[in-house]
Amino acid sequence: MTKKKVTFADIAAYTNFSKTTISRYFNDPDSLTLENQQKIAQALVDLDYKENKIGRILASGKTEFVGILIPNLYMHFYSEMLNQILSTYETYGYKFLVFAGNSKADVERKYIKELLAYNIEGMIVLSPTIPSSELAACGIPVVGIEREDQYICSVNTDNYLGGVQAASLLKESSCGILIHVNADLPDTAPASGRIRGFVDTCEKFHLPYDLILTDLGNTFEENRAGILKLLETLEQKYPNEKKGIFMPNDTHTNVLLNLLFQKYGKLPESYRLLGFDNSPISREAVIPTSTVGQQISVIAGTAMELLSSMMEERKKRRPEPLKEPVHKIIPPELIRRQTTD
Amino acid sequence: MTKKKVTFADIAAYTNFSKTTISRYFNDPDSLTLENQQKIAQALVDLDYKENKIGRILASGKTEFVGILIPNLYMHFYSEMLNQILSTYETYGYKFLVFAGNSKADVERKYIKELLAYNIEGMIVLSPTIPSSELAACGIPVVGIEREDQYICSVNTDNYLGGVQAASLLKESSCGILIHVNADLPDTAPASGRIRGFVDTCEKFHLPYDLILTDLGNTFEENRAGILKLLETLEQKYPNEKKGIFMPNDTHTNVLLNLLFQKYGKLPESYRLLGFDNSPISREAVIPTSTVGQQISVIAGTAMELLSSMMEERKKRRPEPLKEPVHKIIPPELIRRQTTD
DNA sequence: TTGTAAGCGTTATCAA
DNA sequence: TTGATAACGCTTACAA
Repeated sequence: MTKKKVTFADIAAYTNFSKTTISRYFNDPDSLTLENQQKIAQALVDLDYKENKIGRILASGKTEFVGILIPNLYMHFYSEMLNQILSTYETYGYKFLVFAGNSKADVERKYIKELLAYNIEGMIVLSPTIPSSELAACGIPVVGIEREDQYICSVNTDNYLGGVQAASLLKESSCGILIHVNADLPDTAPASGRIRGFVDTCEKFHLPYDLILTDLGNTFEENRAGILKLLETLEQKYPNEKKGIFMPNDTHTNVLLNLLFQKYGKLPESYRLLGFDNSPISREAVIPTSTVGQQISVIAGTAMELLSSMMEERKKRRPEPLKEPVHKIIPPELIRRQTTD
Repeated sequence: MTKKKVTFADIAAYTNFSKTTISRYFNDPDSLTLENQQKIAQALVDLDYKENKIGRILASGKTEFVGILIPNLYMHFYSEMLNQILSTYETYGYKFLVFAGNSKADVERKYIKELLAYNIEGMIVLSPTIPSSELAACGIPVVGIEREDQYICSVNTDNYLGGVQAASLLKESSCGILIHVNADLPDTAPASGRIRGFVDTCEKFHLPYDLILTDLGNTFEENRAGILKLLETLEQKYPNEKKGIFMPNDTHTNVLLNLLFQKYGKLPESYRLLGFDNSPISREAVIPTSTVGQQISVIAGTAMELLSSMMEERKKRRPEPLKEPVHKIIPPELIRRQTTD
């Protein structure tokens, strides 16, 4: 039934080599004669040997584990990011231990402790909960994505440029008033750069603008209610202007678009809409919506490249860790569809 | 800099206990005197001990790892399922090693091999690629979700009931012709039950129906083109009937809805639509769409409950493995929104 | 209640 | 090119 597992000792006995030689067969085969390589290869088949990495980890200290801390998977940005991170296995060979954080600091601390207990070699953190100072103190390489990153390496979208692109496109669409809706983000949040880029561009070109920093709620229903109220406000405030609205993300943009459709049966000429993320909803909306797209696969690839280089450096005899955290910036991609000109 | 890690040996030396006693402090603290527990607790703080589970795994053989093989994360069903599976960590304590399969059999076999090399205790497989006979031969508990499951335990939505519910709702909406669009699924795919449930119900009530088994393509553009063609066909074939269309999923339902909106500016009375999954797009569509919802969190919870019981059974001195694979069925939830009466 | 000693399956260090 | 032996950090009999 539960036949014992075959180990190096069994192979050694079977082939009359030592365990060391068997180990070498796996780690540096060319140091064996071709003949002996074949002998061992045959023994592996005969005995049906199955690799066991736990012993190797214990002896070598290399787990090839990377921990991932992600807020949730129901937001497309996160699930697609995880998708892209996981797919780097083909390139780097690191395995991923994934925790979907629930945004409570003490729970996430417990997750991190658990990850460290498994000797993960590095960590990718998308969750904003734990301050980067604390993450940096874990003693392993950490890369943050779209979160506060003062004391850790990070990869972020060039949010400032995103704001610039948004304002520029709405300007091109000859809107009379440019409106940016967003949450009132702290300056440390990368996404706050969008607000600055948008405002700076409006001021540079002397475009009338309105910055609406408000919390649109956490559930779909709250979002809808908040955006409906927002729409009413805008109609009152700017009855005759062509309104160019840069929403905080594609989901919110879609809600607004649907409200306009319900009211007018179409997107009126007096409204131009622009979202953020290039998530599927922007394509699947009743009218495909323009959006400032995050290059998720580039971000994920860059994050793993950065993390991998740090992890490899650490394995060297005389590692030279980075003096300062590295922050990589990935440009967004402006995607023009049917809600702008 | 890289100060050596503190081990049981260090704590033992520091406290003048043996390593065994330290081990016992963690695994069976009550077997120590309260005084000695406190001594050790203090030493842990003094030395800043960090748990290392690799040694424990090697010695005990228990990794508390569960492997997950999932086709992708861009489909909401999968990402939400992963989300729900990950969240069972709080209940069962198992850690998850996740591979997003790319649907190539040899690549997925490599993933499985890698997972087994880490001594995972069990596996949850959502990917349809590897036949269940092969999965069953891995020698560890396996639970499949919405895939062929002849030789492994599984948890699936009651697809047959879903088909029944769909036909019944379209009947209630007094449609003249009931149409079900789906891929031409093999009988072994759980989703094929929907087709049978739909057809059986139509025949039971002598409702005119049309079963359209066709491949709508793999990209959004292909989907759109396929559904546009489908729509033209239906308009020709049933110009005067009220058409009740049960689509294979919410994404496709949304595409159809948008095409109708573009043509008629609204959902005409002569069309009733019904999707499958209850994914976010069904709520976020220009008109919230009715759908047969899968209870993802229930499925995930049931799968882990089943897997956990099998894994625990295996750790017993005299394990009694299941004689036959267990197949759990989770009822779908009919969600009536604005695209049906 | 505590300790001794032998593993668990590899890799690393020497030595041959 | 190969082997003997000692780690790696913990658990688990068995003894005391």
